[in-house]
Amino acid sequence: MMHHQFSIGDLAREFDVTPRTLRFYEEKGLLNPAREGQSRVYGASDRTRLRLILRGKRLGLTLDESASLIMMYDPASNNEHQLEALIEKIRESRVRLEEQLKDLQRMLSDVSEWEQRSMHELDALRMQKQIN
Amino acid sequence: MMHHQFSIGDLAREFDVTPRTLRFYEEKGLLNPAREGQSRVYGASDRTRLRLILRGKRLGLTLDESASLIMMYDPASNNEHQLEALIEKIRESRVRLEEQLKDLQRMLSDVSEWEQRSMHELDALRMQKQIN
DNA sequence: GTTGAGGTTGACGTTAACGTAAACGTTATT
DNA sequence: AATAACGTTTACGTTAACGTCAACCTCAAC
Repeated sequence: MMHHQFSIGDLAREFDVTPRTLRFYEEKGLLNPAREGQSRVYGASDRTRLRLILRGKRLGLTLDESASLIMMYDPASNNEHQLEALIEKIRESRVRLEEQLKDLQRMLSDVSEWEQRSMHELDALRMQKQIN
Repeated sequence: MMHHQFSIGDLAREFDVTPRTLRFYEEKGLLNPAREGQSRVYGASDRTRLRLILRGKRLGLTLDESASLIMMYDPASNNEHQLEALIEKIRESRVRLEEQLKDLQRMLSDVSEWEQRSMHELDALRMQKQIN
């Protein structure tokens, strides 16, 4: 049962952000750690949320976008209508992510192409040197 | 030979940005259209650059990051050493993009999992209704 | 008891990426 | 000649996502 509690500094070090960042995420409602006296105490779920947030950031999501993704991860939907709405939202996110996947693959193939071309140019340049 | 010239409004409409955005990109050195009198005249290469910039944005790159990617697309490297440096930079970009690809795939699989789970919950809820 | 390493709450500063508005010039249409 | 539709520069405003203080608490270590 140990190691499921983290101070703000612990989490900050682990994910390479500052404590300020974690407090800021809390202000925005993305995290809500418990309190032990004055101090914040983060649990496993906060840690998971944080990982999701930061992954979202690396993918170019805003914090608000990450927030709604997290709502999906954290169901709490009780009635049928809410659940249907949730599924619809999840689908929209999936569609967007798939679009982004295509963008990313295009960019990767472009970059690989540039790499190839540059390497060929380099070869040609070295050939020239051999000749002269 | 037609249609290789665009006004600022043309490009703005095509890519769904404002003229202000294009002027701003020019300030930052990401575009440099020709001039016809006072007015900017964009060519095919500007258009390609813009597409790269916006794709970069969707992937969460900053404009400066897009700028260096664009330098790679637009070689102009003459000597051997510069070319080697360019190739190295391209490789770094590729590595970063591959990291991002993994992030994206993880997130997509998470989201799909949430979708499945929610749909199962919905099924269960409807079963309940049948029984009652 | 004071020093240091952690934590806390304000509150103001900063950067990127534009938005917005003012004041103005061209060209074509009415 | 006046209005609209497009362009220009200059300059200040805005938002997100923190950074950076200041002023304070607290608890173990020296």
